[in-house]
Amino acid sequence: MSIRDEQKEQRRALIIDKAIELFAKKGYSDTKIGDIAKAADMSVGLMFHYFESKEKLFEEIVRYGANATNTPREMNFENPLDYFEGFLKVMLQYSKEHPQAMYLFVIMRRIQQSEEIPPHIREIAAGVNQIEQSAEVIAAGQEHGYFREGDPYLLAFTFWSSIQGIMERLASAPELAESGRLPETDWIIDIIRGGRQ
Amino acid sequence: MSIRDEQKEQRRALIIDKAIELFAKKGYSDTKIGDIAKAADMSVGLMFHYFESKEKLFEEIVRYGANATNTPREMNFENPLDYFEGFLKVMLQYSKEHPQAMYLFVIMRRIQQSEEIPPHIREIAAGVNQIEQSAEVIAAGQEHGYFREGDPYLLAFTFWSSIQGIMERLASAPELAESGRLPETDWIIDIIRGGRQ
DNA sequence: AAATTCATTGAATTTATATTCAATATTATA
DNA sequence: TATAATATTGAATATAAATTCAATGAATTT
Repeated sequence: MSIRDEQKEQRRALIIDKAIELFAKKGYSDTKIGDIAKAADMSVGLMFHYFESKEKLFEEIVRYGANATNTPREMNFENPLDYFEGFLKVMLQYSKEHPQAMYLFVIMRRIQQSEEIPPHIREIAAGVNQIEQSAEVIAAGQEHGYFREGDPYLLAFTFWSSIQGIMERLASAPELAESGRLPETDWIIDIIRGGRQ
Repeated sequence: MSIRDEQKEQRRALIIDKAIELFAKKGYSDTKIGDIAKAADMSVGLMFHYFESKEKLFEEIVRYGANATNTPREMNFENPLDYFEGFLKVMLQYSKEHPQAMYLFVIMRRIQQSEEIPPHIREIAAGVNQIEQSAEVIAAGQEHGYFREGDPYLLAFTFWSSIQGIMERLASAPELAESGRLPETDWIIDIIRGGRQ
């Protein structure tokens, strides 16, 4: 690959990197193309050399996020709680060292709620519907006493909404995550597990 | 009060009512003055007869919310968990019958995170800092075993962030709340209580 | 090294939205 | 009822942000 092509790749990657952070912190509408340009240290015009539009840039991020966030189809844990615990551990750990993962998570989950996002972008993210999937896992696991009693869908809803709230907060208050002061996974798992019996 | 003055009050109240819902559902920037006008069934121009600007309208809502959300200074519960439980019960109950309270809560909590909100508005909401306050309550209560072990600030942070996540979700998916399918307070309380021992 | 292609910028242009305004209708007061 | 004050609208204007563009500099190819 020529020097130019490498440069181009790097430049695009830089833009995407900065954009992910900004979109996560400020939301789609409040992130101005100029903000991203400034963060990536280039002129606004140049942004449009690399990306056709703000929307296309966002779409690319969502596409990327849809892969990254992808939940494994197969979940063969003896204890299904491990799935949730694993996810939480990774997410919290990453929020410290690789905030990108956290930012992506926030972006991906927000899309599903926001009516402002163009539908075709919403669809890209649609596969990542943790609530539906988790509800099934919970329903199955309840029979073996792994989860507390209660409407599985509501439990999943509560669990994921909580995590979203926490991650959004961490994303916009990075000093907490950076200092390593992070919630314990247990605290959050207890939402669906119920206290240790 | 003259008919006109009453009308004016009602009209303003209607605008505020619709605006609260929209601001909560879509956020400040994504809520266009035209959206509010349509919801309140009036022309855009008329909005400016009642409110000087979008920002002033928002400011009034925040002022109102700062009162409504006001946490009582005095909290004399034998069991400090009751404070959190009470709050949750009310909030969840209200989300069904008086979504306005839920919308306000969402708006108020969002302000503190969003850098787009003009500082002078942020200050109006600054008093409502549940995390700091709750951290103290938790710290004190831990000594009597009411709360689980752990950094009180982080526990408060986790608790309130979770609730925010849940409320944001409920606000944008009102069908859940309306159908009365709501999370149990216990599930959320367990974040700070730890499972029933 | 000349010609070509790509990167970059800053200044137009376009577009979306907030805000103002002149005109008209409605209600209140004399 | 006539006059004044307020409510309302739709059309202008202002503003902010996205997007395009012409010009210039840098790298690549011949």
